[in-house]
Amino acid sequence: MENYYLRKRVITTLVSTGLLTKVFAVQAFAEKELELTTTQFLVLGFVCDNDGLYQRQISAVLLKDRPNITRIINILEKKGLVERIPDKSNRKVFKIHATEKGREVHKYIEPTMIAVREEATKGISNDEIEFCMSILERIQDNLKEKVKMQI
Amino acid sequence: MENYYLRKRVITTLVSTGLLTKVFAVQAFAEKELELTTTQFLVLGFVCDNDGLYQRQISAVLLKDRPNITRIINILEKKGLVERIPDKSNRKVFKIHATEKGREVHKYIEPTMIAVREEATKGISNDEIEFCMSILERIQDNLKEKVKMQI
DNA sequence: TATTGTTATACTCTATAACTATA
DNA sequence: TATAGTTATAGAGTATAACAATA
Repeated sequence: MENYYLRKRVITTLVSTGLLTKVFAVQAFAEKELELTTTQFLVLGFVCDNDGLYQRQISAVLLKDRPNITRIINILEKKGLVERIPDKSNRKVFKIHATEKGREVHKYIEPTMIAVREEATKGISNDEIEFCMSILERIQDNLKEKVKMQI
Repeated sequence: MENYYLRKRVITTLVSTGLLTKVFAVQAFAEKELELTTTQFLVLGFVCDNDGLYQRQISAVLLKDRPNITRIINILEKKGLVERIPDKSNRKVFKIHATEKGREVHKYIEPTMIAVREEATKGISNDEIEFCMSILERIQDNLKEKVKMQI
């Protein structure tokens, strides 16, 4: 049977823990004087791991709408971290490509993010993490199809 | 032994699930033409549940810094949903109080939030929810002391 | 006509510093 | 001097609508 208060608490806890983790990362970034916001780092990291994606794909996975992705890619491009490569087979779209500098900056920042993650999950076993993640993924599955944005 | 990739994935999943849940709530609010942002609703809800708190206390729990809480309370006050009550024993501070209208608006919006939470946790048992929440709380405990803001 | 990306606009949120008033 | 709250400012993110170009 469903438990109203439990579900209220878990969603509240989920949102606040996500926020807390983000704030903690922002402050770790500030301490190290890293020149990217966490959002920009998120996009850069995703592009580094998945070279040549269309903006639309980045948009869908990272849950930023099209104008937002345009803006963030502009910032990263201005900083010389990514490039828009025209797609030969479809002149309407671009493939987003991490530059050498982009990969270096990402590599330079990564240890800070690793420290953030280790701090956040300190004292929690792999099994516990894995179980928690599986529940979070089910929550994502429940919502993913239902969220509409300008993608 | 720690697993680097697992910890990367769980933090990514945590932040993105929190974001997704928030976006879903925002859209549910928009559909119903509710006149509050989710952040404003969060603050209003917290004030309704905990009448007479100082701004500083709201600030600490909701992880918004002082200027931010000032701004949000201003918005809620302008909408007639909360009041600043001067504290008799300390003329420097205010107790934040939900007005009758504030409680009504909160009550009116609550079913939408309940639907959001039910949708998000559909098909997940109470035990699973509880376990997941306990892990999230441990992550919070790991980070809470380390986050500094203008509070 | 539908899709991808851009532009414009307006608002909310965030972060920091500096200020006021009180303790 | 420290604390609670406010003000000012700048920038980042979000949401929507409308537009251009291409498929």
